[in-house]
Amino acid sequence: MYVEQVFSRLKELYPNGYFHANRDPFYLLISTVLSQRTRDEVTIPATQDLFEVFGTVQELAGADVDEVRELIRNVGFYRVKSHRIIDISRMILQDYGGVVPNSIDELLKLPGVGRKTANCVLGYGYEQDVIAVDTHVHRISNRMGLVDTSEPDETEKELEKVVSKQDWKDINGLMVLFGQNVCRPVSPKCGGCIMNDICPKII
DNA sequence: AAAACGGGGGC
DNA sequence: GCCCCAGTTTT
Repeated sequence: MYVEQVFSRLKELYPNGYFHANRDPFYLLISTVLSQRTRDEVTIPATQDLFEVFGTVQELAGADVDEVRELIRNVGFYRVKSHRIIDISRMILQDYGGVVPNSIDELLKLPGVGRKTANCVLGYGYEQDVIAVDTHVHRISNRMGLVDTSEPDETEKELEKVVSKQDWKDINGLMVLFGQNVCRPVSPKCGGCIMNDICPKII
């Protein structure tokens, strides 16, 4: 009951969920890698700039590292990421016929791709029932008492037990928005929060 | 289990 | 100037 209320209210608060303009698996994969440990105000324009120059697997696979590095210069960890997204593109081109793989095991073989990034691609790009756990999902799930875990991987498994499957792929987008705007890491805006009457308010 | 990677934005 | 951020890899 509690969990149903939480997601009912999140969906009411963010009826469009997280807005992904482009759900192409390759675009999602690269943009999600770029977004790691980087705010979206920085990531979104950088991703747009990148794809205006190198918009396909083939083009990014053959791209010059220095040119890619310049295009994503504002993104956190841009030096290592510029190499990784080119290597990812080359692997997809050579090992997967230019098509982003649609299984967790294959995605995890790509450099710079962990469970969070892989599950974002599988959920948003391939419509699979998976839960992408980032710092927002991990923090909010524990703060609100949906789970009691110390590691993101545990959170993923525990959420699978508690949340109805149809909501799995939307958990990340909803909690990211909620985590950025209300249930922030530090000084959450509990006053006026729509969860006020049901949240254990551990903070 | 902890360190390292890292520039940008908020305060 | 200090702290934090849509994680993953390496030690």
